[in-house]
Amino acid sequence: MVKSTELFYPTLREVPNEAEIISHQLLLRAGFIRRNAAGVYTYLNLGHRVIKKIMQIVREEMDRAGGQEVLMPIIQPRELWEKSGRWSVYGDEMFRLKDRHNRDFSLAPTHEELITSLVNADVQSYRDLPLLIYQIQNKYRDEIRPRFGLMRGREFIMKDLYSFDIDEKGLDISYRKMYEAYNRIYARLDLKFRVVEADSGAIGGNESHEFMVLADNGESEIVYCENCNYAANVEKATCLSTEREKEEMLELDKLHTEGQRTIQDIVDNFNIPATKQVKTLMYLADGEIIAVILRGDRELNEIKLKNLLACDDLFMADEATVRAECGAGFGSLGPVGLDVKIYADLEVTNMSNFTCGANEDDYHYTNVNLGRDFVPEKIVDLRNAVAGDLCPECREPLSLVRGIEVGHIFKLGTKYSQSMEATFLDPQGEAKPFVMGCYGIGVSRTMAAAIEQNYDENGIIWPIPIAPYHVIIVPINIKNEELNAAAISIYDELSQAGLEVILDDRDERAGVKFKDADLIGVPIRITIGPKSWQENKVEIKKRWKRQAELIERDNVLDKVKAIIAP
RNA sequence: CGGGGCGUGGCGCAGUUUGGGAGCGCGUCUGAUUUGGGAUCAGAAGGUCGCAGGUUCAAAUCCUGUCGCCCCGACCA
Repeated sequence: MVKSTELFYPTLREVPNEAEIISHQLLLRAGFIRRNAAGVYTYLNLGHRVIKKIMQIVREEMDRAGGQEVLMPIIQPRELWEKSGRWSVYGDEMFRLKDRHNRDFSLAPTHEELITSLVNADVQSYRDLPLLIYQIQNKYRDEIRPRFGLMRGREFIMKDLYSFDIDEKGLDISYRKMYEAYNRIYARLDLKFRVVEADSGAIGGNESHEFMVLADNGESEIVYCENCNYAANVEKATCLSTEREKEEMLELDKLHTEGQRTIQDIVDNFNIPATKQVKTLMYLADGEIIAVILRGDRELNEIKLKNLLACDDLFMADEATVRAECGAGFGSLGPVGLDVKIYADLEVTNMSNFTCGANEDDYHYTNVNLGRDFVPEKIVDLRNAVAGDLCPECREPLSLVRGIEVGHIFKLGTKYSQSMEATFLDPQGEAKPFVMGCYGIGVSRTMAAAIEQNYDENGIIWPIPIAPYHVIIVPINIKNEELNAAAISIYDELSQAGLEVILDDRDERAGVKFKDADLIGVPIRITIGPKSWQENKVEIKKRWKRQAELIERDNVLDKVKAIIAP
């Protein structure tokens, strides 16, 4: 297929200082990508080959699920975005430009607007539905902070499919099709992944799943149940706390706690475990100050809080504001006698005789009890799930893993069709808004995620379905005519059999070739060395194994085929 | 945007505190000897020290401005 001396893949021995995470470092070192600006990259040949393979699998599965591929423009006129109201909503995250007539355009961060107007213009009847339309294309988002190489670029490749149905029932079917197609895609990519329930966030809608490639240094945390199939982003996971027996209520008491500011201080100096304490956080929700209380060792989930309050702005209150409102600083806040709305995490109802701040500097209350000593405005699930929480489906303990979000599917409902007045005529001749879904896959991110999941100290270990090449042939000494001829004959044989092969014909020492082969992560390496060749044997090594094995020259093709397509 | 760090040959860095020779390792080129896990020796090329102003006899080094990059936070494929 290709000879090393003819292939442009500039490998680096050292880690470029721009790269922090593994996938970014290895993509740069192995010569797959080069940076052009923050979050904007060139894919060199090897990188592009991987991208194309991922795209192909995605494309096949989208087609199989009934999707039709199209290609929409990147440059879109302002009017389109005014219609949905997102010209202003999208804010600085949208790249904007003007043409020579001073007309406004955007570089599309997503394509709901365009697809909706397209379908609206040409679909008038329920008879034309459902429709599943997709594209694989660049997206542009002027991220506040692009980072981690391909993980969060400002220009990135995405597959986006949009479904149009006549009603919720139809949407359920389309959604299910995509859900299954996505499962097939990640299975075919040979990546370990998990599907999780997700918060549908700003895009809106009411049901949403994320597809997470599992990786130890992934950005997202996922809780899942070994017993049933429940899995969810910690942001979304419903927390069931272990039931505890209520103790008999003791008399409320005040404790002098000079200089004690944190939960840990109270643990260390008063021997009260964090699980017997309640912490109080003050927030400004659209300007109104509110209090949130949680068990001492828990983390507040701001998304749950924001969803509960249905507010636009939510910030932690600064200490001056808190002091003015409550008469005490951060270290001494508590719900007792507090004159603002209190939102209590569900778990607090399980607690008795706990300790919390007394809203007076240097004092805490002990033996506090909810109901007797204070009454919250609401008691709801507000904290982040943790390992060991009970599964909301089957009540077994949950486990925690990290993952990278590579796919996200949403039920949009009529959010965009209503704002953009996109309708069809139903059988009764009545105009109805399309019921929509949208389904994204980060193609370039998937490439990075595959590396985060599959690498070792020597470099990338590509899963076979997306490896840039299947085999690399390494003749130990290129000046040895016999070895060279053997290498070329194997190279020709494998190439003609349709395998993707690199022949490392560089005049380099064996060590250099091995290092590069490992770095770029080709799944199979065939080494032709002088000793074994005398016995008409070559060495075959799988990238993910330590040991190589010697095989007969004549068995090479069969052996390689067996590994590539078992 | 807030906080932190960094810009010196292709890559990784030292030099900046205390102003005065632009250096080191890797890579690249030439030749020789090597050839199963990033060889050795000899020689060579390559940098207006991010950019612009200023201070000074003299600036990589001090001052001002500006651009770019990376990390932590809000965002998300």
